[in-house]
Amino acid sequence: MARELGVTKGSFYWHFKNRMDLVKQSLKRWRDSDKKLIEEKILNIQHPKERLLAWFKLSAEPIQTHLIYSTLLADRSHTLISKILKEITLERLDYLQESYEQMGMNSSQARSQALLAYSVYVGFLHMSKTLYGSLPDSQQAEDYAQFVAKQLLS
Amino acid sequence: MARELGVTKGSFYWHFKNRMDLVKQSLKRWRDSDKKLIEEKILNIQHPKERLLAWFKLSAEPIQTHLIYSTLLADRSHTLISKILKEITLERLDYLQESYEQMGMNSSQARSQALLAYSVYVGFLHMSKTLYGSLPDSQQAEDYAQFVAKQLLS
DNA sequence: TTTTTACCATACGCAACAGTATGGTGTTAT
DNA sequence: ATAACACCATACTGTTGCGTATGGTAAAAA
Repeated sequence: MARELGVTKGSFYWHFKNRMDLVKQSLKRWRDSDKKLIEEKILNIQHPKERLLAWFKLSAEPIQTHLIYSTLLADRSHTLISKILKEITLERLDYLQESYEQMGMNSSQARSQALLAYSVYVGFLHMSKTLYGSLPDSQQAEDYAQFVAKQLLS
Repeated sequence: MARELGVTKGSFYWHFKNRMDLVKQSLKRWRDSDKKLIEEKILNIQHPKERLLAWFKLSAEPIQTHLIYSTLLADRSHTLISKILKEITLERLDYLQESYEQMGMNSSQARSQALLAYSVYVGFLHMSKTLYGSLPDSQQAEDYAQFVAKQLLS
């Protein structure tokens, strides 16, 4: 790792107790700056609807904190896996889009709708793992699906 | 790895050429069975709206293919990281929920709405990485945010 | 000016791991 | 019966990675 970063081990171990120490410090650094960003840009917006809108916008901005977060979420550094994931994702986006088009949407709107729908899917999968035990169980899953469908099928 | 699986290396290397060979075979196996599932349960539904509804439902079912997929997506096996991710996620769900409540929703509906919104966020981050280059760039990000907002702010 | 401090480089030890070599055992084919 | 085959176990090798020990250099402090 030191080699990859272009430093020597002597230098590295002077600055950090060990590998885990680096991880911890980095995580803390990221958490703090992210928290600050949210507080400044989101939480002090009074009107809730506008606050949510700001949050949506911030979510889509390509800023560092999101990159770090997604790197943490998906640490699949492996070439083969990421290649396959890309294929599959595109494949599925396609048939989702097609479905939306068949419902009467135009091509680009259907694409966005598909992207949204698939994001919900991926995000939900993720949170199922992240929040293991704190999410709706299989009985409530049906309800959640209904809820999502109502939102995304207009 | 062999030790963890309760087999010996001799046995392992008789069945698989090497480590990568196991990965490839496993991925292929999963891909094929997943494709078959989609074809059987989704693609042969004629009415598009019902097809989408079925897809939403399937997405929320706790079946093996989703587990495997999400494991691939997020291979963050590390205890510390997963703990922090859980904290953060719950934290954010809380303030999202609060916002929705302030918009007049009742507690449980606001929770679902927050979950949905956050899923979109997580999913979108993920796909930004997965589909690197094939997603709306920063200029279109604004439009996408608008689109999402329209859907999720009813 | 000597000594302490901050920081970097090299060498070493050790454990884990991917992969190989080789030999064993039980079953099926000839 | 014996030869071939399918399958499993153990021992060994080469490499990589984390961490330590130790010595060096330049600047600041005494």
